[in-house]
Amino acid sequence: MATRTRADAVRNYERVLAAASEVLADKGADAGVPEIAARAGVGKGTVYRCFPTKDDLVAAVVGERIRSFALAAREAAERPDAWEAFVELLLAAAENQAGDCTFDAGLAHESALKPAAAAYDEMHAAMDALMARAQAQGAMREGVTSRDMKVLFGGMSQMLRAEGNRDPATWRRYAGFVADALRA
Amino acid sequence: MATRTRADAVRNYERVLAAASEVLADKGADAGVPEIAARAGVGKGTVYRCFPTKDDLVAAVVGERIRSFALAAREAAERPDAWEAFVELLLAAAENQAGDCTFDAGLAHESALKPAAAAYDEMHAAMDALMARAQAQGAMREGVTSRDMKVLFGGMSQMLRAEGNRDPATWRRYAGFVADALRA
Amino acid sequence: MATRTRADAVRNYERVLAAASEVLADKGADAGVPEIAARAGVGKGTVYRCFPTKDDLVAAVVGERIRSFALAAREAAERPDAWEAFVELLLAAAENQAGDCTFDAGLAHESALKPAAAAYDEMHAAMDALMARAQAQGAMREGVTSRDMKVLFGGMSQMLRAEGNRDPATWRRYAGFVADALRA
Amino acid sequence: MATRTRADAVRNYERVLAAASEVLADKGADAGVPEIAARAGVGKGTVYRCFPTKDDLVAAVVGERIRSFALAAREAAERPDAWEAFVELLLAAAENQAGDCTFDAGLAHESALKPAAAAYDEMHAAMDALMARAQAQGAMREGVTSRDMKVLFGGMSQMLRAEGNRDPATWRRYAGFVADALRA
DNA sequence: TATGAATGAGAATTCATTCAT
DNA sequence: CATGAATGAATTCTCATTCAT
Repeated sequence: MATRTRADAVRNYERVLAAASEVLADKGADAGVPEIAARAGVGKGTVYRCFPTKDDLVAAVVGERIRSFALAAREAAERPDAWEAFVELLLAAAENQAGDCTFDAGLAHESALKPAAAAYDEMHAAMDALMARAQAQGAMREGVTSRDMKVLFGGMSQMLRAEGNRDPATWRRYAGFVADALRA
Repeated sequence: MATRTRADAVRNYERVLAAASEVLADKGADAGVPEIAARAGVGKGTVYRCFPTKDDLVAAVVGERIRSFALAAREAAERPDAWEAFVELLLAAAENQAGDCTFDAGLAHESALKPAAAAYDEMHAAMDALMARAQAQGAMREGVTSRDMKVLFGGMSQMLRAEGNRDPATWRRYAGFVADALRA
Repeated sequence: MATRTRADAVRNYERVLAAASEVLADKGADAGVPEIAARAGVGKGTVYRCFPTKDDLVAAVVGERIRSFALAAREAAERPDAWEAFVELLLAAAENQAGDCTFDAGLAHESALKPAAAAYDEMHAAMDALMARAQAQGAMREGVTSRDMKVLFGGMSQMLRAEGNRDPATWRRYAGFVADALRA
Repeated sequence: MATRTRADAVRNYERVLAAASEVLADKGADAGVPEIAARAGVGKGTVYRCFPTKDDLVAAVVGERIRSFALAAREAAERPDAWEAFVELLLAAAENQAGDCTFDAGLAHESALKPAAAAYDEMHAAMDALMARAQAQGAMREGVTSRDMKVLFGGMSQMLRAEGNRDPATWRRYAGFVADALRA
């Protein structure tokens, strides 16, 4: 019985998370809890059972995105040509971000990012490893770190999204700018 | 006679504007009218007398910032070495923007930007003139426009602000990155 | 299961409606939502859960009154002596309206009447049928319609209410005047 | 000097009264003090100097209308054929009321009527005299008084106005109904 | 004294969060 | 446990009235 109950709980948790993921991607931080609950097909109460606070929910969604990016960064870090891997990572990220407001939601609920700190550090570590190799290979300028990436690339993402630009071509163009700024 | 009475009104108008400027810079668009009124030392009603709508208030504050930047851009456009002028403009802007959420407030109340459209266009025109000259002088890469600036620089600003980073040195560093991205 | 939960909701819905009914009857359209909520013993939010808008609430209350009168009119229309039925309908209405400002509230929120349009038309149809029969029977003057009733009787109601007159005897007296104005 | 000052004060008083008269006639009780002040070409403060309260202002306007009607009633009371005079008075009043919201404003600010009590009594006295004569002449039914007139005729006025009906023909039609109700 | 700027209570409405069912 | 009804603080904005100039 305990097992069965838990299975339900887990399923609900994931439904809520998935719904929140979609809704936050679509509408950003403006999305209300009721809408997420509706999309998940559960009551508001269930959302609050899974995530004590709206911030916690946002944190979970943002954390998932961060983890997914951290994974991509780790994979990139293993490729022989670090600069190429870096640029492709950038382009892929640009494509993913186009039309996805999750990041904005995360910024709007700043405090929401703290719980995702672990994934966050992981991502930065992978990125820094990749960037260090690109620098060692002489392709990336010295002195830049993953934190700079976050500011440059993340900022660009926000602006494009604020302008409602969802055309991947535009996103790639800007990813190119950022890459150029970091080239050796 | 009107003059005497007006002295107070003008002072209050400016108080309100200044208070709104500070509060919006501090908290962005989340700031409520009551807080602005309190900071200005006036009643809510006075704020609404000066600015019929919250949007109008935001527009006034954002418009002021835009006008001030447009002025700086026009001045920069007249200097002989366009690239140098461009970079210095960037650095100055970075210094001004550090820790100022006004821009975010403007984005949140998008409609608030319409009344400042003239200043906005002026700013872009001055920037484009400056950038065209820098390109003609061979210092800036071809194909970039003031709109690209907005995305790169504006985005960077938002990120730094979101992180609560108010250290001008950091801001200058990023302005340098942006400059590098646009160098020929 | 839904049933159990709903029991409360329905009770509150009815409480709100009843409270609004009383308050609007007492004070007319000046009544505020907070007062209605207080009288119902619920929070403001609950009122808005039941009725998305104040107009919707007013519409519901007014609509109920109209429906109830439409019903009485339909019943009257079936009695053999149309004139007698008409006069009694008038007297009954006078009794009901004494001291009830709901009608005024309806006029103040004109738009609130649209949702009750069906009941409204029904009421007029029933009244016109009744009046046509009274005219055919030679008891009512030709040329008057239910719309004339509204002006004469409705207006009289408003005046008496404005004067705070809640004595049913007085109301009956005026209903008599109106009847006399329409007698053949 | 005192004289001159007083002259100004009187002129302002009258301007304000005239402006209020127009504005209340147009918009009824919804009219705000600022609009009245603007129409009078004075500041709000002056309005409040002349009339300590909005209610007082409404009272003055309504009182004026009442006095004017009282005068007409007194004149009517002197005509030989009282019934004819009564009916003509009714028709004239109907014509005057078409499209004039002053009365509604008066009812909305009920308390505003108290200060006009004297004029009010005067009007009722004149009307009662007229009606008593019409009754003595056998043309008007016994038992009706000027107060009944107020309810029947005033109510009809309100209804027609609430419906936005400004066609004098309609007004005359209803005045006819009222007359018929009171005929012997 | 006239002016209109300032005031602030109050209205409608929204939404994250709690809790009875 | 899940549900969604209830809550009430907060937000934007209006307007009669007061008061400094």
